Amino acid sequence: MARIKGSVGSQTKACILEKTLPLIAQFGYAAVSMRMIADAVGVNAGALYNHFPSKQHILVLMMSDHMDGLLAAWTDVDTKGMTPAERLESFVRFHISYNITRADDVFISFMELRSLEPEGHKRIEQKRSAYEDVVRKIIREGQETGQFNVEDAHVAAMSVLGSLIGVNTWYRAKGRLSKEKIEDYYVAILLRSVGYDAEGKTNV
Amino acid sequence: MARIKGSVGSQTKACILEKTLPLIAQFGYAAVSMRMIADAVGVNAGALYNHFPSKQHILVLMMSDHMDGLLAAWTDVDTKGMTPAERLESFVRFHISYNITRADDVFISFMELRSLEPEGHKRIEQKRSAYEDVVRKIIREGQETGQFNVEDAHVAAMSVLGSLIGVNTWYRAKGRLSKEKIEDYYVAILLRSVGYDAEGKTNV
DNA sequence: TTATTAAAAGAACGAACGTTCATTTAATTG
DNA sequence: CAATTAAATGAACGTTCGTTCTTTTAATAA
Repeated sequence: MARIKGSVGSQTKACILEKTLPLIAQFGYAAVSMRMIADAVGVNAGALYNHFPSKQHILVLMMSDHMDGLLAAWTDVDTKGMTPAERLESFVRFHISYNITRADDVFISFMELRSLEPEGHKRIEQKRSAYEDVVRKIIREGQETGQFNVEDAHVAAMSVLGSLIGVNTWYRAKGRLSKEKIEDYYVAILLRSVGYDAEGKTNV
Repeated sequence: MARIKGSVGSQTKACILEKTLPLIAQFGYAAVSMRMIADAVGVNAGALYNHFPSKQHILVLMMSDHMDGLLAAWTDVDTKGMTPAERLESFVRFHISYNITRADDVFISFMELRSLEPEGHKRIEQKRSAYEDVVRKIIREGQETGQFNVEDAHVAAMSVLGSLIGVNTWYRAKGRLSKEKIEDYYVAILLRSVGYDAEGKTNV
């Protein structure tokens, strides 16, 4: 056979990314073959090369799209005029909300860095670092205003991020806790962790 | 050729585990071939099967050994008579100390769960869960004695563990911070995160 | 309406995969 | 010291890998 009726290139390309995502999340990049991807898309393996020059390009675009989406979504959150504590609360809620519905993307962006060839790795690492900067900056602000009481802003930021990233490893949509409760708990835990006193006893 | 002079089975088996560890940590289980392992050991690929019935068995034993070592090492830490806060501090220092020198094991135990076939997966998952229990129990104790002030012990435990596991992703032996400083900072951050008041203003 | 381009199929490429096997030799046992 | 076992080699097994190529057909442009 040949080109099937109704097929549109841009749609197939999007479909490849969409179907590849859960496969790599489950089995890992190296363990997912182009034939597995092709089967999931409903296409022959060779046809994938009409849309991507290589398997590696699929991974890079997938991870790049995710990080771009993540950063753009955070940029859309309006935190103007907020105190560092309010801003950190916004960030915690944002991160959990955004990532909890994109477990596969998050997992891959974390796990498959090592599967990236040098140029792709550099590109993704920059975006990742930009995201870490968000938290570092919030904590530094809190340090400067005295609202937070923290030994080291970098360590505190990595602790906050580690804690948040971990949510995806145990969250289940039908679990004991709703997304809202989890957000509330993490806001409380992480604000405490940076030495913010919610009752305003010691800090303004 | 054939058996080389001086070769001892148990030594080769240990060597296989040792050399495979960094390979899987770097490239992932699926991306590491038996020939790569054999090369690292300095042996022919076929010879690996004198010591392991399959590639999968190498992974399972590696992860199993690591988790057993981790649990046994924690068991050796004496926390008798400690308050929950002291016990959590012990745990934080233990976890960082133990894992920071075993970055590859930790990474693999976290990342390659998905590469395990069902029976192996179950075995490792149990050990992993036992480790999580350690933190949950400490936090529950702190809740009961009132030394900690936490909304949900399970969420708090996962937050603590996520935060700690993250250390391995950014710690560098020659980095800005010594292991001791990092331990100190994490103790402070994580005790605060569970609502422990170090100055004893509100809690005993 | 014809020519061109885009998107698919499906066969084929050499390379690499996990594993098996016959064989050889060192170490161990009786 | 002879027999057995353990530990290695290196070739080979059938599969599957990422990728390429030719061919076919649908969509689009001239």
